[in-house]
Amino acid sequence: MTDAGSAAPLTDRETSTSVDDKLELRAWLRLLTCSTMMEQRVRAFLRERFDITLPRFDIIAQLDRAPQGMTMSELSGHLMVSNGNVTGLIDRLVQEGLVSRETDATDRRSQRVRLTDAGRRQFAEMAPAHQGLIEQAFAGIGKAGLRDLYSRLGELKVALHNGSDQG
Amino acid sequence: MTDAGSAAPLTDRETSTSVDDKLELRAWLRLLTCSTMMEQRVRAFLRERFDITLPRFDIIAQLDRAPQGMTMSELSGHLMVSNGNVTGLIDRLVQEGLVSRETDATDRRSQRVRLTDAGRRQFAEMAPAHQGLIEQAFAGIGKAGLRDLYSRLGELKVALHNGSDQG
DNA sequence: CCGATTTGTTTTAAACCTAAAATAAATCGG
DNA sequence: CCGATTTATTTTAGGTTTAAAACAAATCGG
Repeated sequence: MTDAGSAAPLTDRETSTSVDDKLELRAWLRLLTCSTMMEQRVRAFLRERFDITLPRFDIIAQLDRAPQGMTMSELSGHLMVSNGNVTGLIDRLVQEGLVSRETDATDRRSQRVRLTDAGRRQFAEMAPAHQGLIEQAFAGIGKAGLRDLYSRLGELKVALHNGSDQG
Repeated sequence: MTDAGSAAPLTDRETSTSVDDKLELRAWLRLLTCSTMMEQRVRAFLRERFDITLPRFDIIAQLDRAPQGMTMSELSGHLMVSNGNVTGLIDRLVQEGLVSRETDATDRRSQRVRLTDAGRRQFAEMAPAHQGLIEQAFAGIGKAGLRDLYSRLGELKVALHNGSDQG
């Protein structure tokens, strides 16, 4: 992989937009740039420090919040990925002994999935480091800016939910 | 794939955070949720209307802005994906006749890649529809909110660039 | 000029991801 | 009860993506 590091390359999708592009398009590309940059940071961090992939971490983080376990559909809904994707990820996590999987007693179509003790220990170790990384990443914008960004994103999220039936 | 549609499920990563989570973490998950929702919308739109994948569209959109062509590294830098990834995508686009590829005359390591006439026509057809989709998606937040979001994301982007050498 | 390093790209292996089809269990309407 | 539909998940096929290794051309320092 090429460096893309330290010296602030500033060569991203948004940078190659022109002033006559609509603000909506520029905002979307900027959002995508921020999201991608963050994701790459988190991904690299988890690989280097804990030798784990981001999708696996995401599953574990979700399960840690649900001691009673979650179904496959709940997981794919929360993570917003396809159900087939979750099947494969859980397969691997079960193999690694971090997750357990049992058929629901009352509905034999459902799988109830939860963290094993090893999985819970693993998350307990990673969570503070992960949280620290996120805090550090956002440290550059002030507290007020962060609060404002958070609330603007909240509005966008609502807008996206409302307009999902192609307004 | 399960529906996840119309009735605003509101089951995403951020929704399962608790109030005692740091604001930075909640902001990041909210950002990720918005980005993922947008991405899924664009992806579905491009597939249904033009039978093309999002990564292919991204490459074409970049190349359309560079009539003189781009190198593989420039492409991977702008799209923020690995260089190996671009190799595979360009392979397919060349096969489909949308992109041409020639070795740079002065530096035989470099590939200069550009849209064919067919590729340019294809983009001309897709671009307005794509732009319309984005505008529609952001229609829910007002003009002022959009401007504010745009500028906050700008601050975040700068912060992420500055802090990339793990501040 | 020539070895060492850097730069641009491709290859490889493994994982991830989606959309669509298939499977299987539960529910619903007579 | 039984066929039709819905719901939960897995399977399949194809594409995307990464990180690391390999390769090849260009540049750099004597």
